[in-house]
Amino acid sequence: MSQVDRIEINLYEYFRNENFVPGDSIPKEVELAEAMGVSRTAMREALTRFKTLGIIESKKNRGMSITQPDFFQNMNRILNPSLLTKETMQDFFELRLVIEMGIVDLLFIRKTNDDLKKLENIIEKEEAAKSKSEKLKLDIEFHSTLYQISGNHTIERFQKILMPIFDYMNHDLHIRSQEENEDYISHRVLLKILENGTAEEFRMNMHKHLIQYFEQIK
Amino acid sequence: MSQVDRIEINLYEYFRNENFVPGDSIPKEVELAEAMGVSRTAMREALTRFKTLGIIESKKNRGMSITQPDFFQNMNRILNPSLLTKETMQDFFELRLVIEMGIVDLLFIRKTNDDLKKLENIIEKEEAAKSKSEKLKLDIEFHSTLYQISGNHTIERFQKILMPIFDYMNHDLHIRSQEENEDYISHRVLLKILENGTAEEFRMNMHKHLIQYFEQIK
DNA sequence: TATCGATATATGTCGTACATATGTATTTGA
DNA sequence: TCAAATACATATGTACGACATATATCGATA
Repeated sequence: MSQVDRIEINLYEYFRNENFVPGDSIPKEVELAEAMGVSRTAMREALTRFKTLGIIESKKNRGMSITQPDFFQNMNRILNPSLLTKETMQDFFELRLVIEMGIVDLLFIRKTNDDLKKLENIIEKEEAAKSKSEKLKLDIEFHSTLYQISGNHTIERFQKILMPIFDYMNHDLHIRSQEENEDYISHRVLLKILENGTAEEFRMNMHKHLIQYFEQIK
Repeated sequence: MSQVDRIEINLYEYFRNENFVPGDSIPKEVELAEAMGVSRTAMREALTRFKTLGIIESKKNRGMSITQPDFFQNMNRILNPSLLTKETMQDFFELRLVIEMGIVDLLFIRKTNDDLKKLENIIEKEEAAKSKSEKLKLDIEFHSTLYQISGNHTIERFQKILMPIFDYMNHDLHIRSQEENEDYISHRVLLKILENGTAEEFRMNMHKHLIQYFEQIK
């Protein structure tokens, strides 16, 4: 274990014991370094780790302060498809489906009339859309809106970050067109159920709507 | 934008262009620094960021190499309840419910006889358990096993990390005992459905099983 | 030939100096 | 008197040079 590792642990302990909340400012580098009897260099490296994790932030002269860490910001930095194994990619692919099926209860708890109108609006554009790319764009917008309606910002951001992966994996899939698909469930049907149906109905039909993706899972 | 920020971006570009895969070794610090015309100090700080994110790793003399980043490892370092806002905590609380409802399809795709036996085993212990703490432990084990059965390692790890949060929030909840709860769905019922029922049934009953948590959501 | 030891090497740690941005105090001018 | 411009102090950011330390490689010795 290196010096910096020890410093990191000590700092972490220190932050917890002091009961810092986001916004609180912390002692300056030299003070921390002296207090722990280490060089400013080593202390800075430990601090850099915390900065990278989003636990602290520093401004040129104002010193450093505790911040609310943001997982998904980091996730963005590391979710480079070329660096992920195929298995992890597949996992995230499935996770998207899991979330999409799982948020249904939240939708029924939190839906508002405005939300329904918004979906209606998207569907209308979708039905009028000519080009394939435009349809795809509106398809994504529909599902993104569902995440919004869930009212869970964390999940919403999560989905935004997972999107590129889903996109990336889509290239390998042969997606049947609506015409080829006997019992295709359209967005309009989903909206009707969200308006007048139950969560159970919605889940069943969402599953059918996503059936082509589920078929990929073995 | 600071010098180090620029270096980070450049490095990121460089890594991508070189098509590195985990295990590949990268040039040494001084070479990278010279190549970009910056000091070793600044380069090291940028490298520290990547090390923190788990994109590269360094060994004392062997130099540095690309590694498979591990998002959840970082998450562990960050998930300090005292540093999270109440809203984010609530979000994660909900996310757990979302995943639990969403993995049902994976369960039905991937369940094996061994899995069912394992669940049966847990339930038997649970029914024989006397103390409250032991029951709680087995309750957690039951649900953890479901995550295992989902066959999705990413989700499984995700759940393990979210557990402390869920635990933490549980303290604030008044959980009705089974006796107080009219139509409580037991683990045994869930297992029966997993054995002989359908995914839809399972979801409906899982929702009832978790009803007390869903009632917390507004 | 096998084992031990010297050496070279790349990261880790240290100290110092200076750059830069920013908040605060001071001076200047109307 | 007050506002604007200026100077100053301060904390982080960047740079350089030196040494510590772990480890791989090669060479010497028994």
